Amino acid sequence: MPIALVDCNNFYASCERVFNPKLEGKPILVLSNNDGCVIARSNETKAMGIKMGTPYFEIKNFCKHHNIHVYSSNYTFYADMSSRVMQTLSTFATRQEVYSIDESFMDLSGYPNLSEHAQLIRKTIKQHTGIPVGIGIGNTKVMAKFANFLAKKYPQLNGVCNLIELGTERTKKAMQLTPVDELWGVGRKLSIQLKQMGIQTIYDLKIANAKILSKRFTVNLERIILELNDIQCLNIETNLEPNKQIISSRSFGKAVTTRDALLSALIYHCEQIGRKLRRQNLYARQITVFAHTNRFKDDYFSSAINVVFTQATDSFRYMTPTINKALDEIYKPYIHYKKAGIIVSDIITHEFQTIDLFDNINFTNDELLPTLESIKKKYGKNSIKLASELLSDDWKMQRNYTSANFTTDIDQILEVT
DNA sequence: ATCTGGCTAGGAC
DNA sequence: CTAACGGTCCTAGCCAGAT
Repeated sequence: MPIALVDCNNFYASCERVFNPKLEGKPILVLSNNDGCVIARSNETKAMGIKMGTPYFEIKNFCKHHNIHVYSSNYTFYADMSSRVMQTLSTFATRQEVYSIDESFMDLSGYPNLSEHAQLIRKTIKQHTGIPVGIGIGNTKVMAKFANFLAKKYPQLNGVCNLIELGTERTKKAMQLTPVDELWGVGRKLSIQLKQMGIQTIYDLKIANAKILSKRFTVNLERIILELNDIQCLNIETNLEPNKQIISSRSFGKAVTTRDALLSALIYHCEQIGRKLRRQNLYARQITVFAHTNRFKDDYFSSAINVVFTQATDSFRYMTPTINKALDEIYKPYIHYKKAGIIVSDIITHEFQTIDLFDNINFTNDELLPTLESIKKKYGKNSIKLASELLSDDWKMQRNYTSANFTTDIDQILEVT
């Protein structure tokens, strides 16, 4: 089965460029939340040697000096651009797996000329959304990923690498030239160990003994080896399973010491979690509340409390008292907290909800929630909040270089123009 | 002998 | 002036305890 992997080039940086043509040909850089580190770079920025994940403070001066255009991340905007790309993409294959915000696997069974088809996809996505994409084609997901890597690496391929058409000899050559760590599923730790065993390139891994490596490492590695040999182990997953865990957490703009600051941050995260649960019609039975100090310092300190609810819920009304109590246990004055958050797990879908025999409150049907949603819809996201969220805003993140929500907020576009 | 839950490491983007 | 380093999600594998 021919599989394509379509990947947006430098996605966040490209998004910024679409609505700001002055950035054409200029170096762009997008920062993580809190303006912490580099998470996207345009080609020009990559060429200047700036690495993915670099803490921004280390290169701030360099950026100023070299006129790099720096942006805080704007997920509202990127998510909307992503859905436009995925929407257009969906018309080009029988089946599509949206793998991440900027990638899709596509089942290209039945299309006669794959390379031509891929070029048409690139052209259409660019036309509809302004986003450039690269496409890799292979007989398995791992091979499609590898092909996509080659499509990016060799500009003469014009954005499309079709390994099915390339032939065994040239594919072998490409594998011999590519280090294992470039492979999907082989990260830092694993590649070090593989190299110690003499497996340096993707080709070395392809011809390695899958069974032995499976014993020594994991089945996942065995699957990768099989897929490199065109034996399909990983399917295209079209119907997405509900989340098993939902996290909302954030580093603070600066260290925080008061209970109020922690509480208001946690209440904010509680609301986020509630929204995410409701959007997917899910209910959670467990909640973990955590807070910790700066993890890059020697006196790193972290605490967490896990609570099991008697009934699964999606309502902040049942979660907030628990959070408050958990915070009583966690909180210590004079500690410099740098991050806090909430994790919910043990998640069930609507049809599996059970009502506690001895509890007469129905946790899964809080009628206040839809009312609040409609107020927010009518009067704006910030029109109504829990008071405890407003106890303090010391914890708000740094976000100094944000672009406008070009595609979702008309007022912001008017400001720009 | 087998199943279960809890926990950690490692990986992806 | 100095210090400054993301957020979410998943699975495999291991261990301990229960069946």
